[in-house]
Amino acid sequence: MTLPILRDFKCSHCPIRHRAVCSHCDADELSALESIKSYRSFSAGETILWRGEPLEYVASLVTGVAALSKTLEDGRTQMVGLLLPSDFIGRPGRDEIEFDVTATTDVTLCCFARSPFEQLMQATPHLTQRIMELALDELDAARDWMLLLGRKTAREKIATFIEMLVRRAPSEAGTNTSVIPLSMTRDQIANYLGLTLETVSRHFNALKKEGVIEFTDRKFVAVKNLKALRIATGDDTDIQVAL
Amino acid sequence: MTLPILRDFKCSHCPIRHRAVCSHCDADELSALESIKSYRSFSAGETILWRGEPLEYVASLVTGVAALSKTLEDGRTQMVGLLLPSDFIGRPGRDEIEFDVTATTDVTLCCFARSPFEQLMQATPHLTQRIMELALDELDAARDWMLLLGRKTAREKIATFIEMLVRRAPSEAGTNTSVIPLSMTRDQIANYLGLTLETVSRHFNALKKEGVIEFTDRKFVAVKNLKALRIATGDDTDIQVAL
DNA sequence: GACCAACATTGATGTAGATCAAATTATGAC
DNA sequence: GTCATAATTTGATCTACATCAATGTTGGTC
Repeated sequence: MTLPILRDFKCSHCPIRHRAVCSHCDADELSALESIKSYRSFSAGETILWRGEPLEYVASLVTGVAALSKTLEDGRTQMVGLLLPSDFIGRPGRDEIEFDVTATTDVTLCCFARSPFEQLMQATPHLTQRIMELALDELDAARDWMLLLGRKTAREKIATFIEMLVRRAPSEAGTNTSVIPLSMTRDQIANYLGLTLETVSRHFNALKKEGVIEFTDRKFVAVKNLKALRIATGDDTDIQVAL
Repeated sequence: MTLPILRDFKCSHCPIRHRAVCSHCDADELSALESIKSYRSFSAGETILWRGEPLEYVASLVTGVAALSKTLEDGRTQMVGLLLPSDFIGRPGRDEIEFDVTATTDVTLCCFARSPFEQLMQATPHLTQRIMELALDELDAARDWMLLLGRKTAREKIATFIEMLVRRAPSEAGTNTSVIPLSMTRDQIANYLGLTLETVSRHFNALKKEGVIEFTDRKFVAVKNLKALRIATGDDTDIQVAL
């Protein structure tokens, strides 16, 4: 009954395995996807989708980083999601989305036209189930972030952010020290964490002074002490292990 | 392709229509649900599900209010969801959940044993699609709440909370003034909004002084000026109308 | 209706992080 | 390389909300 979390559809030309696709689907079903796909590129800063805009595609992020964000009347904004390679964009069955999607770095998408994709979903229930699983994953992530936004201190937010990058970044297992691209400005990080860019800068440097992290460039963090970083997140240790 | 948001499965004995159920399913499929259901009751304050506990049921909330919440190592907690009648509890395809579910008031659940429910999902793709839609709805709600937690002032949080109650409470349409049960203590509201109970109390009374709301009892709000309340939420007016 | 235990209000004070304001350091175009 | 612009750091100050501390209210029980 329980589908494992799979990343095992490797379509031709894409260097990633699309998370949306179900391993239970047979070859014919998967090749149906090949025939409806196309690629689109966006450069850093470009808006991929505006809130309320009609959705013509669902897509998989192939390279780069993109952000989902929401804005208040007076311009305050909050990032509500971060898309890394293999993440799925789009809402089958919805005509529009409730947030903006922006390219944080240069981005390539592998797009599937919505209506054939939805027809394929009708025909292959496993695919629908897979998308449901992805939505539930995202929901769990969103709820973790609600805890962060509502209750964590600035220091805990920063530590959690870096710990998340370590966890999600494609990296060689076993290494205690990892160098990770931030791919975001201090301002964008602040938007993600519900802080200001000054506070982000101050706490980055505090963690650096303590020897927990190090900056090679301003764009890359090296985690020197993963255990200290995890303690600084404020999360239950059990969760840390589980993740 | 797009299924409308439906609330139209009325199973016998339940005074609500279960949101999980799809209107495209035929009578046989729906009666299969009848045969696997059972009822469970919880009194206010009881924990319905602990984080990490194995999930034996999926359920629909029939009466009362329940809360989803997450806790940090040192005890700080954040509510990450509020369940009102007709809301769905459970994660088909998951063995456990990442948060606690607690009865805020006395609660009745209509439970469906997980494994037959999941078998039914396999057999009736529409049901899977419906659950996916619910997950996407919850995801949208979670993201709205992320904006609230990350960027709104205490006043805006309180106004948004009351506005949400107005929107979600079953009420006669057209009335400009509505009396709504809070069903939560100041402390629980504070947990939902990422505030302290004192701040909740102060801003409730500020809005009261301004004539925007009124308290009959401490447990019921009457909205006297819905327009002023909506302005106080800080949201884009477009969204307000759309909701 | 008197008592008790939750719950809520109100006030005084403290503080984390926002805001304002330079100074410093990258980055990229020519 | 040099300049211009954007991003970042650092410092000084301010403020919304938290925290601490009473006091007041409500509702249930006997």
